[in-house]
Amino acid sequence: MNLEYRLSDRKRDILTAIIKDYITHGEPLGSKTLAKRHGFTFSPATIRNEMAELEENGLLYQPHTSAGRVPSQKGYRFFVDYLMGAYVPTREEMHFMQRLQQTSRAVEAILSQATRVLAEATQSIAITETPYLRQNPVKELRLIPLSENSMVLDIEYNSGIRRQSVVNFSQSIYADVLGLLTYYLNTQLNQSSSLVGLFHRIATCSLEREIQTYRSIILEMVSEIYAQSQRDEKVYLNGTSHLLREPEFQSMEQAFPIINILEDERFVRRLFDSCQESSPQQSHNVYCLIGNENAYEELHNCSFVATPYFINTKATGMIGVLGPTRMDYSKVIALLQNVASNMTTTLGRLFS
Amino acid sequence: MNLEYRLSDRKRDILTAIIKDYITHGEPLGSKTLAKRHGFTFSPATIRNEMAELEENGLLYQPHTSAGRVPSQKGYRFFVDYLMGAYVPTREEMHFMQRLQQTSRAVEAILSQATRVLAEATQSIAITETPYLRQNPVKELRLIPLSENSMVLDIEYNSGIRRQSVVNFSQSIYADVLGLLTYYLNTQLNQSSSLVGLFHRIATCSLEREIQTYRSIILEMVSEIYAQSQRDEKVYLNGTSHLLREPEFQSMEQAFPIINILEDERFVRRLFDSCQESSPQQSHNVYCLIGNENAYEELHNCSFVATPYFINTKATGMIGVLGPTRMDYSKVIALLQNVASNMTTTLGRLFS
DNA sequence: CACTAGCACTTCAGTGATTAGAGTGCTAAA
DNA sequence: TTTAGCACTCTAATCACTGAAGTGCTAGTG
Repeated sequence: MNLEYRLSDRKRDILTAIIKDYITHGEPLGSKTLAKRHGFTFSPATIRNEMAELEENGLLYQPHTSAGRVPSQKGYRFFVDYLMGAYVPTREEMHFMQRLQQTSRAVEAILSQATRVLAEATQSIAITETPYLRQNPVKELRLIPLSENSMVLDIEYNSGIRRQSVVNFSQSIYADVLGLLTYYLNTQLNQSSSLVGLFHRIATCSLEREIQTYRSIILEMVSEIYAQSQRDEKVYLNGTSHLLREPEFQSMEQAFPIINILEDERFVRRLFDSCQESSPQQSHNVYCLIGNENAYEELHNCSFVATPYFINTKATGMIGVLGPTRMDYSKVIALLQNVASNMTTTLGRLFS
Repeated sequence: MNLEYRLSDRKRDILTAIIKDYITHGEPLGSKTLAKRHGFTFSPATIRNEMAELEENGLLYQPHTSAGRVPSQKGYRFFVDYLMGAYVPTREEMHFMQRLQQTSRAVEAILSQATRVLAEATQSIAITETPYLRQNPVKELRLIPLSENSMVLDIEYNSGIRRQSVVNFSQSIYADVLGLLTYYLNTQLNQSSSLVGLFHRIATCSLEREIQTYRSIILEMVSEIYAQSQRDEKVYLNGTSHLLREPEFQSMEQAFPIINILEDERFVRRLFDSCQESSPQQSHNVYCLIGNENAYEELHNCSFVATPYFINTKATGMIGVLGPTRMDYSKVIALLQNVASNMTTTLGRLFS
């Protein structure tokens, strides 16, 4: 039987009060304080009894006898799933987040700005990953001759993103051959849809007769395409200092592992990946890893909330917030969604 | 009269001993400890007298009466200028730093890898700035038609770096007009040498008659070039966690301002700028800001050592190390120079 | 029967007081 | 000029003590 139905209204009120107070004050809550602060119709003694039962259910715990109660990880999860209400951003917050729409026309600038805005608004760490280009479906690929042994490679993704790079060949090549290759690569792309797919296809399948002569050039080209898209994969991170202001990270022992692990970009990417493996929050596509629901020991008292952003209705990357487990979930989720949808709008306008 | 000539050999020995010991142990040095550790031919009492005089000269100070001596900022400066010897990297360090040469063919990858290697080798924060493209002299600019209202813009810098981007026009344009514009822009570039110069020229000077019709297109193009090069300006930073391991940054009060300020990329760029305003160390082009010689209150107990790296003998950007004032200067400088020269080699090979 | 007032008990965080250790400056002697 | 000796200083660590906040349990009340 689900806990949701087993808890009396009073228990839910008390649990909600404890979690909300703990989120804002960061200190264990005692029965007396709670009673005074919320003007409950029942006495501290009653609260004590209820709290004892909530603790039996695993929703609260005491750091030590004679301390107040603190929400457990399960408590936060219950709160996020059933108790917390929707947060409505204030006028100032809305206004602040609008800034995003005024930025320049470059994808990089938009992602970086979104990350900064989100970090500032939530007073936590914000992280954005660039579109995962290698798996993005490609719309068209163009090879434009530049000199006799170099060309411009122009890739246009379905999402509208477009990247160019110059490829140099070890041998000279005629324009009509480039035309042939362009046609060939585009048909191959249609069947493999993404660069990862194309890469595998070319590397494993045997080439058709008319193309075989150009095998080495094709390989050169494809590996250049692949390298190029890999080079563009990046992660924007902002707001580390906000996390360090929280009382739970005042000691280096707590703060160090986090700063340490966040220095590794590959790790951050994996955080997004692991996030997608969990099931998203019912509330609109938001993934929420509470405490050690994420796989990393170093982040066991952090939570990570993330959501995808889109370019022309195609999911391309994710943006998220990393904060203490004791974060204001409803607020963070609301602001995150707002920034993500702002991004989607701004990016969409860019590629329309 | 310069201090260098006023100090007796014995004083120099004692000062050197104190600074070296302090660098490795991080604790104030007393006369007795010093005598025991270095087997001096004179007694602790003599050391005490000498230390008192060194303190009068402002080279040492006591955190409090009854504590040992600690090098002052002036002390470090004297040490770096006159006392420290050259450091010879160990075989392991050399080997470790060789890794750099095995990286991929992308500038980004090389800079990022160099930063990581340097941070690891020095156990401090390493910072690298990308080439300051807007001020880099341009060798040639090519406009390659793509469709009737878009083109590929290909910029080749003197250093060998080359960047492409697609520019869309609001109106359609003929291939022969592009040819004319290519010619025009390249002659303008010859006279202004860098993109910053070109940008100013175009914006302020009146255009020649034959070109005037295309004024709006030229402006569009130039601002796109400018935006593109600005977009590529970046800073790589690695090794924050190393700094946090040092005893002087164990408390959040010390660590916070540093982490906070390093989050701002513009600040880091300015650090490189301010560094170049100081005069370089006699020893091969290394700039060294000790303690609050840098302009930032937040870094008053850090030092910053930096050196330029080159592509084909042209200075393009800088790489540096940020560590506690109590850093092993000779070692850091040696490793920094080594990594920088490795970069120069690797980058040179890339653009030969 | 559910609730609450009262009380004994627990734990932590902060406050002095005390002490050991490391270092200094000064003086007098070698 | 150098050094041994000594009185003095300051810090950091330890310990005992106290007050605040909180709990669980019991007995009484509507």
